[in-house]
Amino acid sequence: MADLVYQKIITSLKKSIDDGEYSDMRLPDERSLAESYSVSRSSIKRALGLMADQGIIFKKRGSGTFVNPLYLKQGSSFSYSGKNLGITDSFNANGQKPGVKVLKFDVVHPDKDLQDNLFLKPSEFVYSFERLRFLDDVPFMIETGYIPIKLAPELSEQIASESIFNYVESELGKEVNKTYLTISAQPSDEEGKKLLNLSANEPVGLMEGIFFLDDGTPFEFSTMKLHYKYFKYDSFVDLGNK
Amino acid sequence: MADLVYQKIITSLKKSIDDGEYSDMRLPDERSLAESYSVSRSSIKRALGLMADQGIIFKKRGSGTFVNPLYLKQGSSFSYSGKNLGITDSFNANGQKPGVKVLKFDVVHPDKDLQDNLFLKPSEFVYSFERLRFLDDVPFMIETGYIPIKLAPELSEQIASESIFNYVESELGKEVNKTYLTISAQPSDEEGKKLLNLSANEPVGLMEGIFFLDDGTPFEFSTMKLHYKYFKYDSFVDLGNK
DNA sequence: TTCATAAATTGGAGCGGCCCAATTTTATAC
DNA sequence: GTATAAAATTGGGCCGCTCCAATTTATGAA
Repeated sequence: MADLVYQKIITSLKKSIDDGEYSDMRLPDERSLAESYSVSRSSIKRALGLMADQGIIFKKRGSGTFVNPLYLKQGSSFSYSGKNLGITDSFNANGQKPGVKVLKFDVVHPDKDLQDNLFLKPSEFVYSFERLRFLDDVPFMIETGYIPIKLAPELSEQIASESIFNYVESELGKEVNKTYLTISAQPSDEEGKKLLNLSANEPVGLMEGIFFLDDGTPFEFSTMKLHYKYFKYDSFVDLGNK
Repeated sequence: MADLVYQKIITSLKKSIDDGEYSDMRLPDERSLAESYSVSRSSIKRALGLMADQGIIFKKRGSGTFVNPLYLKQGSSFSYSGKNLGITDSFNANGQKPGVKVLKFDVVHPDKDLQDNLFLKPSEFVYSFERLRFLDDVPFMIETGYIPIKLAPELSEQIASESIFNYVESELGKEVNKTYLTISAQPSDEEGKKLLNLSANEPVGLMEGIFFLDDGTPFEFSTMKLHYKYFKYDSFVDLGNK
């Protein structure tokens, strides 16, 4: 992917771990690694630091660096920590065919909440749309999105039926790659029962998120209601002080 | 809390942001900051990097560093990104009084799943316990936990009625500060209806987690069923390549 | 052998420098 | 004026070094 030193080291170390080279669960010390890779200790530290953030390894001062045993036991869903987003690409991996149906596509004024979240004046307009998403033709998610028209003037129902983020990236040269997510759950409402084929006692998972452009501009406010069986979010959390 | 340079810089910068010193949403460049704080640019980079990870600021190469506008708008729950854990302390902040009732406390053999997750042999024993947690005397969470006896030989129902992690830290000198969480939702089962006063259509939020000691040893496998109204998880996600 | 102490190991923090890439600003030419 | 090119700005990556703190290992006295 990249020719960055620390990236290559991460890739290499992962491979070594997968290959079972560190059967005692212990990695060489940073100074040795620096020498054997012929890079500075700083780069090793960066690589190991990122891997620790991802939960692949544990570092302990004075003691050493260790492989997270669960990283080996595959099936423990280690591949997508913090990544189950409502984005087309995120769902491809499973080999299922994604589909989108646009239920609504309008232009409206933002209400107070939306003004706050997207930093808009009451007079500004936003696109308001609702999409139903499928996996292998089974509906699993209702998505309600709001995007300021000034940020994507040419947005259309046609684009919404494909991938908005891809459009933004390829046509507008902007990138959406950060999001602030709030995750919760609710009993299914009428819409959920109807569109997601839920019965009364079956809930929906809620992912409310604000998506940002790379310069920090809030780009979209999105509420995703997921069929509870498709609702799963993984994350590795460091409770450390830092 | 700490006398670390980058920590103090973070604290200081946060204060400056809160005080509205950067009304144009733009922070000084790294080199200037380094000079005005009389520290190296490396330390500034570290501080800004961490703040970016937390979603407080956005960095853009060639352009500058900007405040996340949502960080200002308080109420947008920015204080606890990635932290709504089932730990005593996490719930204190809201000013509500936490309570615990131990429903079960046994020693059993781990089943296959548990053996995998905690890396145990079938012959080894684990503590098995179930706790009901309260906030202001209202039950909101059912917690089912498993801890290998070899990791906490002296564990008791008494300890479980208080804080297990505090005990581990103060008495065993170990620290539990990392966890791998899987978040999902389910219709409420009989237990949930009874203990959490849920009606048939009201769901529970599920947080399944493996808690680790600082050296990477899996310490506890825990399943937390939360009353859906108390179920909320916030996180700031960077979809970047990295 | 046991146990306290000293030494070596190992990751953490910080410095200050170098060059580069993306972006913005300024200068220049038409 | 406007478009183009050059220069300055700004964050990214990497190096290599110093010192420190936590831990482990080796040492040596009782």
